[in-house]
Amino acid sequence: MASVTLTFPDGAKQQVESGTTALDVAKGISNSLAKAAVAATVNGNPVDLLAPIKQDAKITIVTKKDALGLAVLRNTGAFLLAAAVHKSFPSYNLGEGKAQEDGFFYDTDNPANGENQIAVTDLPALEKEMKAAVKDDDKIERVLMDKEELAKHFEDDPYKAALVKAQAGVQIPVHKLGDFIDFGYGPILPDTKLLKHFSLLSVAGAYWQGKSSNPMLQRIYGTAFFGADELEADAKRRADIKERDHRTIGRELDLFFVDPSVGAGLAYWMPKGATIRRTIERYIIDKEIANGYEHVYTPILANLDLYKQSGHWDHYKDDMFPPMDMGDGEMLELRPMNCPSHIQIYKHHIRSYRELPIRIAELGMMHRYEKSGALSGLQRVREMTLNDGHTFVAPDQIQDEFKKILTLMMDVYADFDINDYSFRLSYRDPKNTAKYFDDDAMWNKSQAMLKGAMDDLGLDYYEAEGEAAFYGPKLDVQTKTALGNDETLSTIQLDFMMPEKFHLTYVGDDGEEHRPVMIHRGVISTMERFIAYLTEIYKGAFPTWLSPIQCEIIPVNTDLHMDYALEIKKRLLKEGVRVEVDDRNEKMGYKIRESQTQKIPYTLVVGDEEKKDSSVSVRRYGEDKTESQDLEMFIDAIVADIKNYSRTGSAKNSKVLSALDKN
RNA sequence: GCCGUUUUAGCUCAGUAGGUAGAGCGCCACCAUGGUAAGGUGGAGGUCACCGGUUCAAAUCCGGUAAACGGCUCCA
Repeated sequence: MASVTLTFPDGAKQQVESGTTALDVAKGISNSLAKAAVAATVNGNPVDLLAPIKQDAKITIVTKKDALGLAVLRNTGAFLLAAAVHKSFPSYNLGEGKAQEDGFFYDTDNPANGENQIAVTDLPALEKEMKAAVKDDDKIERVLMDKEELAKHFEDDPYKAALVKAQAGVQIPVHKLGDFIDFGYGPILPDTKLLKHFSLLSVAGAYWQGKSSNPMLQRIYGTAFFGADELEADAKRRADIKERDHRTIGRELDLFFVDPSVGAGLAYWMPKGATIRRTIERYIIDKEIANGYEHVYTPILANLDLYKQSGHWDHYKDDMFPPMDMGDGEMLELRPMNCPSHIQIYKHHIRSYRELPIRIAELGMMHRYEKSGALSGLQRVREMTLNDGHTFVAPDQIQDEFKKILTLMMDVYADFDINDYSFRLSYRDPKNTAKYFDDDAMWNKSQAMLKGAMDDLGLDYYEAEGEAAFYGPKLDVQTKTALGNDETLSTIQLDFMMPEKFHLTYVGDDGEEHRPVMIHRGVISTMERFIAYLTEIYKGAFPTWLSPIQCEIIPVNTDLHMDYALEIKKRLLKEGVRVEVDDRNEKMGYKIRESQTQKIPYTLVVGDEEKKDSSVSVRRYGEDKTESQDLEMFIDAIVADIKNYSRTGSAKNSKVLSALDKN
């Protein structure tokens, strides 16, 4: 037999017989490594432990501790799930399944028309089936099958048949468990016994191969870990997510609601939610004005022609409210976006190069007819108010303006203590250019420009094709919601198209007309989405400046201490503090409990002692201890707290801000 | 929009061999005047999402509609 040379991560080399498996190699190194091994990478490609190695290669043994190790475990989970479905529902078709970020999934379909699909109620039985295999430590074989033979095996399953067809090569590695055969995962464990700690979580629809024109399969979700404690921690994390959900907190704290009988996706802001929103609106307007923006108000209704000219109608017709036919030939449209409005503001005067950059901003209300299935609390609504701004610059000002906008964003993030985000450069999809404004040179130039600006600043980012706006590429700042979904918090978009479409000009120093460039930017997204996001990151415990009620005063005795409580209230109101006195005829403990469950930052208890020496007994939200403080000192402290926004200092010292500083 | 599940009091939820509804919290009243997370008693509050069908009789069975939830697709 021929031999091959393996190179290990430390550079050491070893000659082995061709066809040796990674498991053999691991055994050759040490017993403990062989025990911990779950897969290998050969020349960087993940492979099964039992895959024969037939050429010289760099090899790494993947163990339980590696991130890839967890994926291997979860691939095995998906495989075992498929086997269980096959056993319990032999007539069902199977789609694809594999590990994903926080677990695994498998797609199934009952081909019988109108019959039941797999539902959550089936999960316990499937789980039991899987556990039986694990308990017996059933072995998963890896064998090579002829493509033809495999195609024959799956001839009754249209999805699997399509997957076989898509496979390259004549011999295809498949995994076998008893008479169940499947393929197309990454590496899978040879022994099922490692899959001790898993659970099946939910069932949901998913389009076959992610295309909405394809039939819909039932996707079963599950998760798996190597350790019981990790699985438990994961369950805890999922419970915590529910507690953070802005819809739950929104109801508990009486912030907002949606009344389906009045309209899905149309939010009502209750006084407390409105207070948070108003505080943020005032903040961002002041901040933008301080950064050179001019705030405007523009109509939420406009002649449909405006959106035809901008291209929005063409691209988003289906997601816009139908136009209102006014009967005299005029069609009015609820605006889905503010850019055309701000273009009107720009066009209203002849502009000189001396004015540039011109920065127009607005908290612009807009309406989008979001698909019913997409609506979700405040995160996805049909009427929203966007923190929108457009800056009009000369081409040579782009770089500088980009940096200014990024600096503004990071300043704002520091004030809200937002730390967990990443930068995404969103390019057009090179395989589907028809979706976009047709000008290859423009795309190449502007995408390179964005990337160049980020590189100059030395900032980390990732690139995503197909995420651009139809008119240009963008820098998106991505965050995660409590549920773990990606969400764009801020965005900077380069636009060479709209100025063209609307014939925007400015007069240069040469006296000639020139075309400006438009930069669309949003710092704190929509009021709806931003407040949903803040609710989740703060878990409803809003920092004092945002808290609807900042201070709750509880008199020990409603008769004896009410006058003192009211006196304190008056003092605090004078300082602009949102304060309330709980004058209900209830016991102290009851009121304190409510003040805590309502997450009010400061609770003051006042009785004989406090009244006597002009002090207050202060209890901060979430703390058990109380502190007696001089009234004047307390007022100074709460006022200072409010002035500090949400800053803890961590975001203020961010890498990004210091990079921006240096440049 | 698609697949699945769900919809009973303001909130969280009970309520199946079909016989016109319950609990806790909250709300209101009275009693208790209390020192750091729920004091006591009583009361009000529901066309059981909506529309239609089966039945002597429907919260309960069937069909449709709407909305919410979990995803998928989409997200200017």
